[in-house]
Amino acid sequence: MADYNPSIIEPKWQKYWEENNFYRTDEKAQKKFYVLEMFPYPSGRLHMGHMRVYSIGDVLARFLRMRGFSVLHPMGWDAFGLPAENAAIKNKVHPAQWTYANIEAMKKQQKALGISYDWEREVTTCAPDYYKWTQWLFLLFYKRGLAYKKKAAVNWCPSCNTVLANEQVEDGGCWRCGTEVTTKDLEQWFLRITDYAERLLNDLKLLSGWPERVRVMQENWIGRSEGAEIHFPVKGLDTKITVFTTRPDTLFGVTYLVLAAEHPLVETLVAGTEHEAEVKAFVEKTRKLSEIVRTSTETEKEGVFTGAYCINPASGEEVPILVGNYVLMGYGTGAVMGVPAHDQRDFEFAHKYNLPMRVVVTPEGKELEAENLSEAYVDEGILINSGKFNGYPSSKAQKEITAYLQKNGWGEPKVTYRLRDWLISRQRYWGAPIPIIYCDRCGTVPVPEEDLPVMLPDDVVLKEGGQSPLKEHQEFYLTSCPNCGGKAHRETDTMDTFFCSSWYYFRYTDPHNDRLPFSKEKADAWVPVDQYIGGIEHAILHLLYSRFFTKVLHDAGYTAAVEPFKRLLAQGMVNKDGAKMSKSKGNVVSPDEIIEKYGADTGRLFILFAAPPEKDLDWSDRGVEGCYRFLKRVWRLVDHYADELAHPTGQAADDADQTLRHAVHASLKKVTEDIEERHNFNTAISAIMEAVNAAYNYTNEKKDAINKEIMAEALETIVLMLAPFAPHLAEELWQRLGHKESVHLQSWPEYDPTALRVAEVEIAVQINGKVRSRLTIPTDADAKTMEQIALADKKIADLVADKEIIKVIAVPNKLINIVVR
RNA sequence: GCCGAAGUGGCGGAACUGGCAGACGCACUUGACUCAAAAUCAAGCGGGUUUCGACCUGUGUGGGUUCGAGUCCCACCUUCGGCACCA
Repeated sequence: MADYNPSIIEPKWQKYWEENNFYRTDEKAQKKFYVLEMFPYPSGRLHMGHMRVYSIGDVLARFLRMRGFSVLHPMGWDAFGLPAENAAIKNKVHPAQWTYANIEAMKKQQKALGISYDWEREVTTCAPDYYKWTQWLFLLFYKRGLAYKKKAAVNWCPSCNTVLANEQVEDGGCWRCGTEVTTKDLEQWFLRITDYAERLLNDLKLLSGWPERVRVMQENWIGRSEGAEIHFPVKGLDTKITVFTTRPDTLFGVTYLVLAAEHPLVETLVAGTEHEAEVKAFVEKTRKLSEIVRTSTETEKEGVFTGAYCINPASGEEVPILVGNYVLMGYGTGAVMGVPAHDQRDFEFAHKYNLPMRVVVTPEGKELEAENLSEAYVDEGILINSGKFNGYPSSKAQKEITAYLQKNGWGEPKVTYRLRDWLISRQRYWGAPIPIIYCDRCGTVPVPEEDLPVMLPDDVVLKEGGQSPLKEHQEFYLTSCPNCGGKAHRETDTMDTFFCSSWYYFRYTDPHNDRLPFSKEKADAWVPVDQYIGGIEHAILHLLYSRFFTKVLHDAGYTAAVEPFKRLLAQGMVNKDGAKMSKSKGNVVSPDEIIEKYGADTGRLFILFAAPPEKDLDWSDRGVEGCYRFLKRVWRLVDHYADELAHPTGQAADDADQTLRHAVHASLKKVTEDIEERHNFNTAISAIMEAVNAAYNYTNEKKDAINKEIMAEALETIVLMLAPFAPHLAEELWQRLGHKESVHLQSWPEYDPTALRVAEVEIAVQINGKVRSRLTIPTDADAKTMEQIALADKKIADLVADKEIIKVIAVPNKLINIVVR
């Protein structure tokens, strides 16, 4: 046969698999497994990160099929989004055209990689038959009171010309373009994800198949705090200020209150007073600060007195009310109680403005003087100066004070979250239109289900700067009210693309359903996804949103699942020369050039061999060469012996034969476990390499006198083990070994435990924990025997001759340690 | 500051439950084949000492537990990631 030439065999088998519908999902099977890689944004070309995630998913999918599972392994496109719109403006093509051309190009690349997708289930989020259901889901949220419109200070990216959700702001910049985010007051659509905060937090416990770091990140993001809300009546006004605190035990130490600049009461408090001008100026100044400056610990705490006082409900004391730049309207109640002795921020603030300080918690057995404190005492302790609560430890005081407040109507226990509601409106064109109509008479009216989809009009002119053309598209904008038939107009904002991608894994289970987004029966057969694979950058964003969607769909009775992804593999990045691949650094390697030069099988093998999947991987051209060499080595071996093996002779196995069988079955055991249990593909591949090395050693030893049965078994096992990793090469070699049926329709081989049994093992002999000798002894020798053999060894005998043996530890088949004095 | 992960040869990485550190691959060195090179095959390859039999040393640092520690415990250093004026 000819030399290994991937450019011929790879397209050949890809065509064969496609024509014979190899990877169509079998819905009737009993054993089901859903393998899913995060679907890509159709940016134009695949990069190495894509190649990595698809390679991981494909190994699992192919392996599990061989293990007898019916595997759902679909692919689709996260196809709405800003880059299409920007590219369209730049190149004067329609976003749809740009997007669909990219999808075609990337699909071609995925096929060239030999990934085993069921293409009949492909979904594209920008297609009307998909976004119809995205809109339907919005209406479901709306009906359940989970979608609402409100005016709020929101994150605005001046470069993308649109608002962003909190999750989409990284280090004060836009997650997409990095531009510094500013604040705008806008009326926007939100999803009430905060209603699900507690469940999103608690159910992380169910996700034992997720990496801990992702769970911890979500936990931090949700940011649960337990404490109390306390109401402070305002002196001279019939109103009160509510604060949130996690330390109700420090209530008697409150010497002032601080309001956020945006707090609705600020204006009322200062109206018509001598403080009005100063406070208003301060509020103006504070609101102008960017979010980054405002929330930075570096920014100096500033405040201004409002002239108003309120009453500490516990002590009856009057305390001044200030406005401060470090209090955030978006967290808690937008007002905090100032306890300078026990909170570091309050401590600094009180020092700056000469506010009084009172110690109310002391460390056990110690006294604290307010005047002598160099920093706040923030730990828990024993209460003093706290009326009837004196002598209580903090934890007890927290409960008792809260109960006391509650009894008197002055406060109540409260749990607060850092998580904010999800802002889903986007002021751009290339997204799913929000299915809402505004009627002059009826107000906000949801589009009736039968009118879906609200089609995104094609005939638009996109403008430089990115303002949405929908407002000016009369045919789209002007409509009639579904209620009263009167004059009305459509919502012109589109949905955050994360909305579209929060439910796509359900659609794959029933992609052509035209009555519902998916049927419960089909979804329940597959969801939760058994193995989800994707980048860590979605640790919060996509993964949190999808969890939220699944819970809402569950509550509405559309799915039995409470969590969307049972197991999650967060794959590492692909770097080169220690840095992220980027055009500016000139260190980009594309999947195309690898396929062209070495073939897809080599590329897949390298990317799985170079590092465990969850770790970052450094691309190495030399390493790729090594994998290519290995595949050629396998090719030559099979090619050389294939014909000969056709006529077995039935000869008895000798020692060398046994050694080869042992190596092959040991390899098979390890490969099976590494793929199945640990997802350590790098060590699985190294185990296959060991089997190949053993086969070469065998042929060197036996020359032409090989045992044909043993060799045939070895080569077939090697080819079967390679099938998930290098599917084209394995297919070709499988045929070469005389098989008619595809290697990908074979069962995964079972290792033979008897082949792993050997008569003798080498053990280490230690004296006081140091290896002094290695001995070959019968397998499974008991401790007594091991000791006898070890002591009979001349070297060991000499070393222990004049010593006293205190103890002997024998680990069967491993080592023996003789402790001497 | 808080939370989390990780530090092993020249490099990527193995060592799964405490049991022979460095599997497998890359790079390098040597030998075979060749007129020669490449390819291929074979062998060597942590550091140090060596009378060539072996000995000492070694998994970020310092302690500890244990017959035995890369693995467990304590303290620290470094790197990376997340959160951070969140009351």
